[in-house]
Amino acid sequence: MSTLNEPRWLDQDEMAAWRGFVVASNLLNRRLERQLKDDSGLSHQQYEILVHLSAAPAGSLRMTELADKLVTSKSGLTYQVTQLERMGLVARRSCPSDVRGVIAELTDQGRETLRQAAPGHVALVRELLIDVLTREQLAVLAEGLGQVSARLRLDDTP
Amino acid sequence: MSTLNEPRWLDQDEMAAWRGFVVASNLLNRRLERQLKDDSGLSHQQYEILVHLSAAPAGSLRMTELADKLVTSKSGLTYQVTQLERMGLVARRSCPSDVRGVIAELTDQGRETLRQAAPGHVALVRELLIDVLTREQLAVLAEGLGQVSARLRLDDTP
DNA sequence: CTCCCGTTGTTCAAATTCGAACCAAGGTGT
DNA sequence: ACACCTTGGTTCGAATTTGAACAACGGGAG
Repeated sequence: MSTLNEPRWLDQDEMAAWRGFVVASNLLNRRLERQLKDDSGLSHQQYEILVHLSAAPAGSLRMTELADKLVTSKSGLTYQVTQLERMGLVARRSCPSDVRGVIAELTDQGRETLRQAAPGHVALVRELLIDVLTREQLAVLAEGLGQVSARLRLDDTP
Repeated sequence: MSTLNEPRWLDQDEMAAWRGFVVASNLLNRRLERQLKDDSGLSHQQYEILVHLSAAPAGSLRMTELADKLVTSKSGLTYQVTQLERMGLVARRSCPSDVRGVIAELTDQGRETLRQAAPGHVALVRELLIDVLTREQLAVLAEGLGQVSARLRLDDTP
């Protein structure tokens, strides 16, 4: 055995998985970004904000909750919500239970824009990711990446 | 059948896979970015440039080849190579066979910086992704995402 | 009731990213 | 040799992202 603690490098399979993840992630983001911008004038980030708001009980969420779901920085969210506000897709309301709180709320126009943007986006996700994989691969992917996400959520909070 | 072509939305499993991918990707990038910056003063992108150069035959690659491997824009690469050049980790040489060509070459200092940065980075990738998954999950991930990447490489070129 | 500390959201400067425009050079067909 | 389309890299301006600093509030220990 070595006296110096040589790191455990990635073997061929591990490297393939890691590279695959990085490359697929970059390529996918690129394509989706392009499609959404061309098709609806939205960035992927903006689209996801609309999605999360739309899925929320009253079409509205606290800024912090939204930032958590999006996995982005607070300042980044502030910026994007301001952009969406200018576009008339989202409105800011103050939170009743907490004076400091700000609630982002989907406007009618925001809902309509999302309704129009969603089909094209989903179709592309399907074409580039979902339909490329078998049912089994999808299941394993969901399971595995769920674990990874959970793991990451934990020691990120502190 | 419906006369209007209603899009095929994602079912629960498909959505889980897709969300898992997006969330894991964002969280992972965030953590790696932080670790690399704190530990070695490099961005993930800069680190990857060093890695790809280091893996190349003579520690050098044409700009375009490098951009392909990194999955980034040409202008983005120009910027980052300039940064690395300022740090003394990469040098630009002109290409013998093509006057227009520019070759990015790893310097000794660049090699040393990479040698020092790699263990911590690999350890984190292992901790957050590789070691969280089973051997089977890793294999499926590599296989599946390889297919996805291949699919994306194809209709992206035109 | 206060004193403190954690939270919430914004602002700020700096770094990065992208696409479009651009210049210069390669390669091809005639 | 010549016109012409593609390639390779850089430059430019606009948009985005981030972490740190900040101000104001919430909430519990004493």
